[in-house]
Amino acid sequence: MPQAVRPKSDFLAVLAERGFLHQCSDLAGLDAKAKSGELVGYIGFDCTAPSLHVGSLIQIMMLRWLQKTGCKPVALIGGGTTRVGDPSGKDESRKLLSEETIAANKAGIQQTFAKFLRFGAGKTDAIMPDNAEWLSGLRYIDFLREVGRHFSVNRMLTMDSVKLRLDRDQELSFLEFNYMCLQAYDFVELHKRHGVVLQMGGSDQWGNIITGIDLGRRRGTAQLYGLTSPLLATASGAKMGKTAQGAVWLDAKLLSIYDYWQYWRNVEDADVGRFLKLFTELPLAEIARLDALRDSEINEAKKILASEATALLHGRAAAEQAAETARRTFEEGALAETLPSVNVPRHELAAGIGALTAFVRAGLVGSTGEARRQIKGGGLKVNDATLDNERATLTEANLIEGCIKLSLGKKRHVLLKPEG
RNA sequence: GGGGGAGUGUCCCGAGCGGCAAAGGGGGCGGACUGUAAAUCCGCUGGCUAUGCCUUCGUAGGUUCGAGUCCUACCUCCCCCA
Repeated sequence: MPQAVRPKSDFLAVLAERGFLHQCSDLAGLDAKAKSGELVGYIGFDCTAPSLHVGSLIQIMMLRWLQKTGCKPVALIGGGTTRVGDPSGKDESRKLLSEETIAANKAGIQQTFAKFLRFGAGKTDAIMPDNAEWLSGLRYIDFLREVGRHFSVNRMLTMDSVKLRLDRDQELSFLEFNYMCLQAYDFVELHKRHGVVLQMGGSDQWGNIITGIDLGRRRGTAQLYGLTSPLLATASGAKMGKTAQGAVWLDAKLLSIYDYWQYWRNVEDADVGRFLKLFTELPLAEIARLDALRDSEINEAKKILASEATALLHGRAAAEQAAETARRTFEEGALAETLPSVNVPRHELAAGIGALTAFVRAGLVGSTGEARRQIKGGGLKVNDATLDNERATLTEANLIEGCIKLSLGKKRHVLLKPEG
């Protein structure tokens, strides 16, 4: 992106040097606004899942920096827009979610924001409105006359979110077609209610954001600004946030803190520097030093990345415990009692549990069939000994220090602990 | 409204003379090599109380010893004409 001079405001300076900036509707104008200390910016999050995942982390970090540089962040919960579904960047329509699901998802997502932002009533305290507040009560004809007349269908058809679907002959329902109108309306409404003048988002949100700025101009509100972050992919091109086990959730109930730490520990070499800048708050000089490490030395940088990123989400103590668990497990080959664990009733263990069943229970494999296959491939271990007999039974005799260590491959470990 | 085409292994794409648990990719998982990396090579990639049983090819029926494959109706989508 064009960037002749270094931004004068702390906010944009940080975003620029840490790699958050992709596009901006008016960099100079926004810079002046941020410099004045009156900047209120928002990012919208739909409640399509019970928790946010790593893919949203870059957005959350932008809000965090906004607050840290003296501005006011608004985390908009899309309780209303989730009922419509954003077609941006998606090949197919999403399944419609029920009201109950949306409400439950919303509750889960709200908890995550509390870890990154300071909420309250102060000038730079974060707030978390829900667009259902103003979208649910909209009346169709009124909305069309007051807002709809400002939208040009000609223009909407040229938006990537719409155009890509049409070009590929993929269905785009009228419901989804309206999404950008609602998002645009959100922007203007947030300006009215909370003085928001900036909307941020991933690069796939550019069209929706611009539409909002446009609507603001046509309706005579103050100048609005848009800013997007680059679409994040790993160095080898995969989308961030998905692994075979599923998404990398930010909620510890869905992904253990240890597994979260491991996710960052296992990033590709080529991503380390970029991720340190985006997902930690270490000084840039320190990051430059870490990024310069090569070969096996870069593992030190990965550990720091893992601990710093985990600390931001789950706290310093939990991050250090995850680091220690990993150190004992990988570097000493010792049994770390703090590995993720699954409980089994003591009487079941006394009677003997089939090894296949045990691995399924531990969640390491999806079925006994898969367990059998992994055994053939030498992928399962019990207490670090490769399991070669699918009829093996686990009993209390297998307990070491009160638990049984089950492993899939070299990296995934779960402790089976007797209870009761 | 008329004509033509398509829906395949619940991750995706895609072959499939009536004997099919169904070719081939991609992705993913495991093994080897490494540094808990990348690249490369190899194996696996429906379920189960497992030398057998059960469930899968848009839905519901039918023909057949046997149907993803043939017939009928229906659903969904795409293209052309009006």
